[in-house]
Amino acid sequence: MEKHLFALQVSHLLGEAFSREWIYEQIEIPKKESMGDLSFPCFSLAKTLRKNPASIAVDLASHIDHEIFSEVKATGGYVNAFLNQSFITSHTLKQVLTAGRRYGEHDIGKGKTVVLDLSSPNIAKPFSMGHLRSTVIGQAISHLAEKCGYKTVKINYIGDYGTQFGKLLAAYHKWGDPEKIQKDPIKELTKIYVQFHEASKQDPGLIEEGREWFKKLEENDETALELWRWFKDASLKEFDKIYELLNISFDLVRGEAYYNDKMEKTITEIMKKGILEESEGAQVVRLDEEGLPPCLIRKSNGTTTYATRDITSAIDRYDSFAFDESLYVVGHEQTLHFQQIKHVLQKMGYSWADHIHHVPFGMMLKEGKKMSTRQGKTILLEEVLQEAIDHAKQNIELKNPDLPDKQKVAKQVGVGAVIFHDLKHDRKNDVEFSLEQMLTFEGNTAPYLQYTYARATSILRRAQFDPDQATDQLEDSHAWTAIKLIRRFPEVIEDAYQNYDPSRVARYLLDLAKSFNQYYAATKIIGNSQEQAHLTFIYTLTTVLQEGLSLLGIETPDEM
RNA sequence: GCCCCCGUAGCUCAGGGGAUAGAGCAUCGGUUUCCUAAACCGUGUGCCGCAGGUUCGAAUCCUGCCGGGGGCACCA
Repeated sequence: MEKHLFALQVSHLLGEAFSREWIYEQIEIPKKESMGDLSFPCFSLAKTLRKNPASIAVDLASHIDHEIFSEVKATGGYVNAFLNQSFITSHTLKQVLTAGRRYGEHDIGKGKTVVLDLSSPNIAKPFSMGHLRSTVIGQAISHLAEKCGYKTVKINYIGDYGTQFGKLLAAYHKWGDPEKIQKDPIKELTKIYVQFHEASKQDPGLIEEGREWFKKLEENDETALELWRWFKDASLKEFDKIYELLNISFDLVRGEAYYNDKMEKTITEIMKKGILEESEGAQVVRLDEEGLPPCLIRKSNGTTTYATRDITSAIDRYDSFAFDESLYVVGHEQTLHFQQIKHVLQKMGYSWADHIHHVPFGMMLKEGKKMSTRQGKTILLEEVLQEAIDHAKQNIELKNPDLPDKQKVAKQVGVGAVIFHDLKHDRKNDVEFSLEQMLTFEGNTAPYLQYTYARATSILRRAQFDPDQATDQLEDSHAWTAIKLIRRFPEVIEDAYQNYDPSRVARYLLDLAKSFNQYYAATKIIGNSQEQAHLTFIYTLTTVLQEGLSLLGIETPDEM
C-alpha cells in the first residue's frame, strides 16, 4: 500500500517520461532503518532530466506530501520516506486481527492444481539426509502453494525398481540372513548391498548375477517377487516412522513398479510420433536440436529405463490430476534427466510439458563429498532426529524441568531444529552435513523461533489476553521494526512460492523473531500504560510466527 | 573433453545492479528484586577466488583463468 502510494506520488512529479510500474520497481527498503522506511534512488533519472541525482532527490522530496508519510527527505541521490508509524501500525494490527491465521493468503492459485513429487526414497536403502531435503522442501512448497490458493497433490514416488534390486537379490542369496533382516530390515539389507559392491570389485561376475536376478524380477519370477515384496513392505514401515516424526502425509504413495505394464504404451506412442531411433542397439529419442544428449528409452537388452518410467508417470499424472504445475523436488544431479523427459514430452506433443518444473536442491555433503550408499557413507536421518530429540530433552531438563509433557516438546523442538537447519539454506546450494550445527539451539535456529513464540504466548497467557478486547492503537517505536515485517508477510509468501524457495520464509521468520526479541528486551508489557495495545501487537506477532513456522512444517509449543 | 552449479569474516551462510558488504556460531565483556537468559546489548573480523570488460555505480551483469562439486545413454 505505502509502496504503491510512494510510487504514485513520485510518478505524478516525474510526469510521462517514467512509468509508474518502473518507479515502483525501483523503490527499495533502505539498508539501515535510520535512513527511512522506503527509498527511491534517482541516479538513473539524471541522464534524462539532465540534472544531478542529489538535486533531483531534493526536488522530489520537497514535493511529496501525504498523511501516510511522517517525513520525506533527500539523502544523497535518494528520496527517503519515513512512514507514519501510528497509522501503519493500526492498519497492520487490524489486518492480522481480522484475518487471523489466514493472514498472508493469496488467491493467485485459485482453481489450480499443483502436483508435487517429493521425498521419493529407495526401498531397501536407508532414509538419508538427502531424502530429508526433498521431503521437507517439498512439504514446505506444498504448504506455500496451498497458502497461495492452489490445490496440491503430494506424491511419494518410491524407488522400488531397477537393476539395483537385482543386485540386492543376488546379495541376499549370498549372505542374506532372514532373521536379521526381519529384525532390522534396512540396516541389514544395506549391509549386504554394500558387501555386494565391495565383493564385485574383486569378482565382476557378481554384476552379471545381479542383472540376471533383475531379469527374473521383470519376468515375474515368484521367488524374486516374493523377496521384493518383503523388502518393500519392510522399508515402507521404516519410512513411515520418519514421516510420522516429520509430521508429513502424502496424497499418493506409488512405486515405480506401478508403471511396469504401462510403459509399452508410452514407447509405442513415442514410436508413432516418429521420434524414436535405433542407436547402438538401444532405442533413444535424439535431442540434438536442444543441445542435449539423447534420452534412452529402451536398453539394448530390451528393458526400460527410469526415463521411460518418468515419462509414463508424467502422462499419468496429467491424466489423473490435469495439473497446472507439476513439480519434481529432486536433487540437482538429476537436472539433465528432467530436461530430457520434458523435451521428450514436448516432442510427443504435450503442451503441458511446459508446466513441468524440476525444483532442484543441493546435496548434503560429508567432508565436501557426495554421500554414497554403496560405500556405506550415508548418514541415517532417524539417528539424527533421535539425537536432536535427546538433545532437546536435555535442554528442557536443564532450563525448564517443571515443564509438562517434556517428551512431546522435546520432539517438537528437536525435529524442528533438523527441519529448519535444512530449510534455512538456499535450496540450490550444497549443504555440509554437521551434526553439531544441527544440534545448535541458539541463534538462527528453529528453537530460537520456537522460544520466541513460547515467550510471547506466555505473556498473553499471564495477562489473560482476549482478542475481543484487542486495540490497534499502539504508540511504541520499539515495535516498529516488527510491525513492518508483519506487513511484509504476504509478499514473502508469494515470493517464496513463486521461486519455490522456502528459505525465504525461514530467513524472514528469523528477522521477525529478532525484531520481537529486541522489542521484548526493551519493553515491560504487563502493567504498561498501553498494556492492551502491546498485547494486541504480541498476539498478531505470534499469529504470524506460528503460521510461518507451520508453513515450514515446524510446530510451535506454547511452553518450552 | 563438453555442459551445469558454487567460491563473501576463523566456521556456517545471507545479500544477485545502488548508500559505510550483513547475520548466526565461535572469542572477549556486560545485562535477571522484572512477563522463560534457548534471550538481549557491546566487542573484533573482510584484496566479496583472480584478471579484464560493461555501467553514473559491480560482491551482483559479461569474458577468460584458477579452485571445488555435479552431470554427460544401457544405475535411479
